[in-house]
Amino acid sequence: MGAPKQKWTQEEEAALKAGVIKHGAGKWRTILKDPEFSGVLYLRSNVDLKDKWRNMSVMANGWGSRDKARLAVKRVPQVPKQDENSIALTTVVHSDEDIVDAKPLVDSNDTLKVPVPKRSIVRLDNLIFEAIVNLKEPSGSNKTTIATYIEEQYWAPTDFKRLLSAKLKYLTANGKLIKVKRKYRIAPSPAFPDRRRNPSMLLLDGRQRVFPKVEKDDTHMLTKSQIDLELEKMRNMTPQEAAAAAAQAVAEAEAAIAEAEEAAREAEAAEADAEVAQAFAAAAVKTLKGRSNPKMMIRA
DNA sequence: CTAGGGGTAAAT
DNA sequence: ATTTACCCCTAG
Repeated sequence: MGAPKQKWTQEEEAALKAGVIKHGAGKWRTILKDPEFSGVLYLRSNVDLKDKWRNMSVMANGWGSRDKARLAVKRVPQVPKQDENSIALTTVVHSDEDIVDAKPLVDSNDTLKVPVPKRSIVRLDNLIFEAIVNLKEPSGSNKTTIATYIEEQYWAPTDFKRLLSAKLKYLTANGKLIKVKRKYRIAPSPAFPDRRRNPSMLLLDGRQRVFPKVEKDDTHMLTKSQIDLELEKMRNMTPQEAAAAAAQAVAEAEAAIAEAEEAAREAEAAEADAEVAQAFAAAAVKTLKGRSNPKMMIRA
């Protein structure tokens, strides 16, 4: 009757995931209040978040529509509650029939030892937006500034700038960013015009999202959720295991990036893959740093 | 408030 | 038919 149905946008999903990584699953209200995400999730309620997370989890896990097919085999045998969950995760990006209970679980994490990354983020897109937002430059920020910001806040691969350039170009072409004389600024709200309960906000623009071709992400979505799963696994790994996984991720990211470079001209698919891999690697490294920062053995 | 079990109905 | 955004209700 009243609510037509508001599909979750990528931004919202990203914010939710980031929120879960930052505050933990279950802290819906906290995530909602976090200024970091409130901007994107202000139309959602804590219950919405919970339900959405449930849907996402169910999907990510397996394919049993939505049964209770979740208590399946959570194989992470031996060693009950010791720190050593020897998950045999050797390769990072692939694996289909995967374990990992869908429920991202309540991280029995940090709390005591390490504060843990205060914000490991996931996607270059988000990093870019975050940089622009936090830099708060009235007329936008230029590539160098953005790059510097990201490099300071996170870890960046050697060819980061190249990727960044491609990404900026791509986002600009898609109307997500507006470029004005070498400076980039975030395009006017890519979504949400009005909805049922709209707090105090003047509606100054509808969703003028009129890109010719919307998202090209189809195949990459899968990879994307895999990142989340892997990330969740990593949270429960020992520093050694995580380090190995992270190194692996870094290596893969570099490989993917190299590919992207080759086809850099108009690469789209390769670039996307590189982005995904890079994103995971970045998050991985971030996670590690939050821990005890064992010396990484990243091969240059 | 959160976890979950259920359910409805709109999109696809 | 499935998916999936939302709702409702109950027990902690």
